[in-house]
Amino acid sequence: MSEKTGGELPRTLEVLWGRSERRARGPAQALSLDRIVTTAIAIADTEGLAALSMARLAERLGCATMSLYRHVANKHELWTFMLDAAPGPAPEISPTPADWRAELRRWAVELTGVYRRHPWILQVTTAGTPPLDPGQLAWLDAGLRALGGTALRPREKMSVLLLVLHYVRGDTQLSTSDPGAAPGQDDPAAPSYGELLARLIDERFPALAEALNDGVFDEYDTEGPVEDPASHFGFGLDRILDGVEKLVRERGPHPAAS
Amino acid sequence: MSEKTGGELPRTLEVLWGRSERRARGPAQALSLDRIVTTAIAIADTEGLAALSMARLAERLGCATMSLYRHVANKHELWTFMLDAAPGPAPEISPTPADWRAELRRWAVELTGVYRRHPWILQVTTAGTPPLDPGQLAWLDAGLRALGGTALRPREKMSVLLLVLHYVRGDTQLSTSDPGAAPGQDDPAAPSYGELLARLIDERFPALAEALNDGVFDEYDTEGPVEDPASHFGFGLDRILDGVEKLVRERGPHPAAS
DNA sequence: GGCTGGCTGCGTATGACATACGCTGAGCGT
DNA sequence: ACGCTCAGCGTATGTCATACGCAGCCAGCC
Repeated sequence: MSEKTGGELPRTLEVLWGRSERRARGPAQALSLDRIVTTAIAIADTEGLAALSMARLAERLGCATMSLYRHVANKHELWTFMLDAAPGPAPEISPTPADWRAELRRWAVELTGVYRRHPWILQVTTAGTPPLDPGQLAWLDAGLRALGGTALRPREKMSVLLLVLHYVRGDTQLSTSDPGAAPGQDDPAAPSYGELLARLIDERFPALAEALNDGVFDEYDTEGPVEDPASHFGFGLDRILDGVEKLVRERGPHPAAS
Repeated sequence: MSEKTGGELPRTLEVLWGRSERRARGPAQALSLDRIVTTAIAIADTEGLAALSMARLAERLGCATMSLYRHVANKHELWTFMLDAAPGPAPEISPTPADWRAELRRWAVELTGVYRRHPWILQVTTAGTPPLDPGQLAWLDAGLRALGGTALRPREKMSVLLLVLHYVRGDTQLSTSDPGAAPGQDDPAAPSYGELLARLIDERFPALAEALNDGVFDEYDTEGPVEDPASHFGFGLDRILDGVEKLVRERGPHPAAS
């Protein structure tokens, strides 16, 4: 055994964690994994995940389609590399912050920014697996550190963090989805989601009608700032943090006593 | 104008809301939309969404591929119909329940069942739009009704409901994803997610390591009952409900005074 | 009772896509 | 100078959604 590896580690993970050594035998490579992944992310960001085909990517890179497969085993692996690179560096959070609530909130808001910049992450992750790459794990670790000053059990911290994560993902997914694309039309004069809903709801759905009259979906047309606590996103996040705060208070004040 | 329709309603919605009249001119149809959608759901349930191709669906139905397109405009529309039919009837919730917390919890648990029975819903919805079909809207309405006895504003009720919805979706997605599929191998002896993570995490991610040692991911191997409040799912759900309860209490006791 | 027109089912064709396979030539180590 | 290894790539294959147009059926009407 070489290091701490007990069994055979998949090649994808070897590359992700920087344990792949460069073979110095063949010709210098005109293509690099970095360039491929960066360009793929750029395409997905600007034109959507559906526009990211291997042929399209190769065209952008000025190489032949099959050249990509020297650096990437298949499209799924390309997605894995993209998921590792796209989030960028995780926010810096001290191991035991004084105000866990403010830190966790900041983490959530910054993560929202990641998902807004790269909406395709939500599509790719859905079909996939829990993260095993350093890029995403760094974000998880940062989020856990926000709760470092509390007396929660580690597994409870993780549950709380996943709760926040799911909320951020769900809300971003809803607010970045295209409400008018349902029938498949790209008509700019297409009726908004709220208008369509208002026309369809009848007496069968009284609670929905009430919510609609209160202007629930008006906000999604105007793109308000996420940090605003009065916004839809901020409202839900504060409910979560309230619930967590109750538990943290119950668990006792000082974890530093351990 | 015929009814309450102000503009042109997309054909998909006309069909979904039962406003399409049967043209009685041609031959009797051997295929029906119901049969198509039901079979499509069955394939997606048992073999995954990726296995659901138009050709595969037609084969199951004993018809030619192109025959499907007489009943469904395209695959996206088929997905829309599937999303409408799959959830089934929403739980019955009285308009002003005495115990909103119990009702909302029940709603969440039953919705979890829907997603566990039809995991493909999470993949289909990701790429799509907010729901406009009666099937999904009935569930939303039922969830809103659970909060009918509180003094929250309608838009606040919706925010709370979406918060619960996002949590249910996120948690189900994580627990139904295949942890070992990351490298692309179907090896039954593949290391579990926790094992892989333990081998990869080094001193860079101390908080994650701590959580791992607390056995965070052990539960995902054993498929525990969802209703258990001690489970990961129940824990997060109770945090949410705690936070909502705080707000409900602040808002005053009696909404019936209005 | 025969006609007609719209509608259902379907055969064929097209173009996008991921990717297996094998060739070519470059450069490093010997 | 030689050979091994590896990067780039041309071609081929199989899958997929779906456009297009034909053929038969059947309700309504003359």
